[in-house]
Amino acid sequence: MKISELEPEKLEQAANMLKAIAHPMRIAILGYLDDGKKLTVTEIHELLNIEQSTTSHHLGILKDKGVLQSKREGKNTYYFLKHCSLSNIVDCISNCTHG
Amino acid sequence: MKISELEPEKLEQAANMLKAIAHPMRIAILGYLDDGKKLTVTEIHELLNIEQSTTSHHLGILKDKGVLQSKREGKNTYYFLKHCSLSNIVDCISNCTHG
DNA sequence: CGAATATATTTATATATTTGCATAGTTATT
DNA sequence: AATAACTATGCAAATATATAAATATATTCG
Repeated sequence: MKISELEPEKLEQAANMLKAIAHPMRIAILGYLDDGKKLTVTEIHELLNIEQSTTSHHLGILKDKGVLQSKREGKNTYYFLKHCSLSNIVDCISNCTHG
Repeated sequence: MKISELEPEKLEQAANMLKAIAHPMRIAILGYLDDGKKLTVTEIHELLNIEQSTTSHHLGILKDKGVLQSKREGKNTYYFLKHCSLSNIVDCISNCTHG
């Protein structure tokens, strides 16, 4: 019962991170960002076939909630996982999904 | 990149499971239900100090999305994890949380 | 500087979630 | 059958989230 030191702030932050992840497109984004991979906004928007602004929006949410980090290099902004272990969440949920 | 066979249905279901978990009270509930523990609605509503009906709502959401299972025994309904590995998600998110 | 490329923000509308209260359904006991 | 204990459901108001379109900001290069 690790998290259940039940400090409300920690629960709140954990919920916010999970809420950030809990979206089909954002799960797909995390799927592409395993193994320390770094991708640009354009690469992601082309991979997912969604609008650039929508992609940026999703990435912004993931970054804001501490799931992703970004690093600008010239015109591009590369996004990548803040904690590698976050891939486990996608793996785990994927295993628990019967599809 | 396990989940990114990117079948939309699977992404959708994964998102729904995560969305179910992504709430402070529901994370706390999962925190109490590690190690195959089974708790009743009343036990949970007393542990969390929230309304009985609110508790039942949260449990219903978790059950509906495939995170929990329930089993009635007399007057009580016991709730417990459907897949033990789901505790990993709470552990993981808890580790990634600086608090 | 001006044009082109890449990314971010804003805005508005539609949709979904949370919560408590009241109520109703279930089961055990007397 | 009546009561008590436990759980579930329907409703409504407040709040939060999603989506797309338009616009704005940054960076590079000629």
